[in-house]
Parts: sequence; C-alpha cells; structure tokens
Amino acid sequence: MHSQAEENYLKAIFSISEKEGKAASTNAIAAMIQTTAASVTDMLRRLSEKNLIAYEKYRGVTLSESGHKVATALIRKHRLWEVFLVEKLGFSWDEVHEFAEQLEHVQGDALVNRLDKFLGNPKFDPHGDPIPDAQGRWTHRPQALLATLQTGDRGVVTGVEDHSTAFLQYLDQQGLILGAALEVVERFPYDQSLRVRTHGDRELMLSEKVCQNLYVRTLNTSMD
Amino acid sequence: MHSQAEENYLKAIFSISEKEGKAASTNAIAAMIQTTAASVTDMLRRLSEKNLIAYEKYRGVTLSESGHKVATALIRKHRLWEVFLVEKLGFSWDEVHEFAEQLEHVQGDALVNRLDKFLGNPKFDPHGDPIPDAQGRWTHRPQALLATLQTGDRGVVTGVEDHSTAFLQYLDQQGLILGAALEVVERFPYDQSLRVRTHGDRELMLSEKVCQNLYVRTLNTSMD
DNA sequence: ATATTTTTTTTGACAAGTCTAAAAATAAAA
DNA sequence: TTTTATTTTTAGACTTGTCAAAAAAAATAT
Repeated sequence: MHSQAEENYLKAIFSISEKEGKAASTNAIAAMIQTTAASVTDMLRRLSEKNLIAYEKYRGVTLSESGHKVATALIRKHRLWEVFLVEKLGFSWDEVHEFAEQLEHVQGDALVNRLDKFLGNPKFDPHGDPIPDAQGRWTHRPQALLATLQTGDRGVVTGVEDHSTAFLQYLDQQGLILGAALEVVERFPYDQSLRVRTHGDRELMLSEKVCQNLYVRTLNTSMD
Repeated sequence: MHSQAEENYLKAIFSISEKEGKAASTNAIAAMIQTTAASVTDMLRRLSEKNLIAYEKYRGVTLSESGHKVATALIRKHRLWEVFLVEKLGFSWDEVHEFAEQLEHVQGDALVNRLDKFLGNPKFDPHGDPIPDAQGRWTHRPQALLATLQTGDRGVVTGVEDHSTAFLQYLDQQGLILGAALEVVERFPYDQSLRVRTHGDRELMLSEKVCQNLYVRTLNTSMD
C-alpha cells in the first residue's frame, strides 16, 4: 500500500502531465499539492525508488505504469464517491470535493467495486468528468467549450473545466446544470461574451470566462 | 482535528474503560492498538497535553469530556458506515469492520449526519451494537447473554460480544442472524452447552463459548 | 519486610513528511 | 556569450509516530 501523501503526489503528477501533455515540473506539483518545491523533490526521490514515477533531476517527472494504475484507481474512487454524495446523500456538486478527497484514500477493491455497482456503474461524475472502470478504461465522448460555439449552435451542458465552488454555485444560479439545453443567440465580439437561450426560453448573458469553463455536447445546428 | 493515530487511541481508551469499568492501563491499550507499551506512553503524554485524557503516570488513563466526545463521534461514524456497507452495498456482517475502521476517520459532520439520514437513522449496527446520535446519546435496550437463559426461556438474537470473523461466520451457518428467534430446550450442566430450537423447529447444539458471546432479548417464558 | 516479578516509563534511535535557507543547475536576457 | 533570473535540489532541522533496550515504579510472593 501507499501512504495518502504518496497517493496525492501521484494524482497531482497524473493531472499535470495530462493537462500539459508533458512531464510535470517540481514547481507545478508544489503548487497543486500546496507545499514547497523542497518537499516535492524529497517525495519524488522516494516515489522514484518505489518505481512509481520516472524522474530525472531538473527534467520533470512522469508516471510509470504502476504509478499510472494507482492514479487511475484513485480518480475512479474519488469520482464514484462524488456520485454517491450527490445522488444518494443529496449534496450539491460544489460540496463534495473535500469529502471525496478523503474517501478516495480508503483501501479495498471490494469496496469501490460494490459502490460502483450500487450506483449503477456510472460513467461520469457530478461534474461531468469520466469515471474509469475497474480495468482503468475511460469513457470518451465528444464535447467542446461553449466558447467555441457559433451563433445558432445548440448544445447540452456536459461538464466544467473550472471546478471551483464559486463557478459551480454560479452555474446553479443560472440553471446551467448538467444536461441543461442551450442555444447561442448572439456573440459579442467586443468581449467574447454570449447571449444564450436556455430552458423555458430564458435568456442569459455569459462572460468569456464562463464560456471558457463550460463544456457542451453540440446538437444539430439550428436551421432557421 | 486529530490524527488517525490519536483517534484510534481515544477509541481504545473508551472501549477498555467502558468494558473494565476503570482507568485503562498502558498494556491494555498497547494490546488493543497492536503496538508497544513504550509507544502508548508516548502517545498518552501527547493526548494529555491536548486535554483529551486524564493521565497520571503508572495510574492508567481515562477520557476527558472532549476525549469522550471524540470517541463517541468515532463510534457513531464507524457503526453508521457499517450499516451502509451491509444494507446498501450488500456486504456480510463479518466483512465490514476493516472498511469501517478507515471510513470512521473521514472528517465532516455534514457527511455523517447525511449518511445517518440516508440510512433512516438506525439505532443499531449490523452486529447489534447501539449507534449514538449526533448529540452522543445512546439507545439502551435490555439484552442478556444466551448463557444466562434457563430451560424453556425464549429469546431473539440481538447482538454479539465476540466480533471475530470466525464467530460471525459460524452464526451465519447456524442461521443465528440478528432477529432470529430461539428457545432453550435443554441445558447440559456437564459443559454448560445448550440445545436450542430455532426457526422451523430446527434444533442446534451451542457450546458454552457460543452462549457466552451471543446476546438475546428474552421473551415471555414459555408456560407449558 | 525483603525479594522477585510485572508493569510502566525513559532513553535513544529511526522513518515519513514537512519546512527554511543556501547552493547548484537550467533557462532567459542583455 | 556572459549575466541575470528562475527553477530545482541539497542541507539541516522539526514533528509525528514508531520501536528496542534499559531504568524505575508498582504489585506480588516469599
């Protein structure tokens, strides 16, 4: 087994190298874990000795195959627990992260697999992020940032890029929950903001920042 | 917040002093935590500095009011998670202890209270042990060891003293699950074993050891 | 009342994980 | 290409939690 600290480092390395598409830097890891670069260097040495990462001094770090497996299993647990917290315990999508950060460290394959079954083998978590299966396989689906849609395009909200409480609560207020349908009515080139029509013909003004952090599955472009 | 190690010590002190009815000794704690007396002494010093226990060298240790609260909250969490694991995830009563040992350390009052509600505010866990409420109040109910029943007495299984996997699996095999009705048909003074009649007029021979570890709620004594 | 055994504490050491401050390596700028 | 700035690593220290071995206190036996 690995310590919670080790697991948190592996998860950070996973998400950084996935996002940046290259080896994770010491500073990037330090920023994500909320610690110092010195502590990161120390931990990288230990993780390297355990063959969980490929680490060259001053050259960044990537996950080994075993490290990748551990990180994937953690993300699976994290997201399944988030589904449980929202679907079964009635928390909102902005309240579950901290609990899931703790629950993901609970050990035992039987537990996570039974939880998966209990929840109906969900493929996506409450934020629209995919949940890998027990073999580490991911479900992919086409989605695009709302910012990339053209006037007249229609779509359904499928996920968020920004997972902050503030953003999630803002989306709740605007009714932009997962599954919400919307249509781009007008784009303002001046500030890249959009006017969109959503359920009940309600119209919303969405800033560029919002559109850059909201994923949608596009439907057939309206033909009127 | 307290570390998991601290929480485990507090829980051990709680259960030892409850069972023995007096201050917990260093050796007793060491045996329960599976560690050495030296480590226990060290930890007692730290817990004492945090005013979680009343500790006098060589005189054993009892929980302070705040330590008592922490221990009670831990037991509440442990037992609620056990209910979840059995009722919702379908584990058997002999499989849930290790998972609950981990889950009880997850922090956050909102989580445990929502879990409690989701489970229907159960008052007893899958082993028949009482679950304290959010204010730390316990539900009491009359129960007695099967060993104390007389010939002709009838009862319903309400709990176990021994929580070992071996005992719980043995009880499953004999159909002696919580709620099972039974009647003492005959007592053998030679080895204090009992012959009991249970559901479907099935008869079982139960050793003294079994009878000393099984709690029952007694019904009206049969009058025939 | 003294000797012996048991229990508990102290001592010193170790591993994991963290930090600050300083040194070394790399990247960027002049 | 040399200088400067940034990033990363090293060094030394601290905390938490653990242990084995030795010393001290308490309990038990003679």
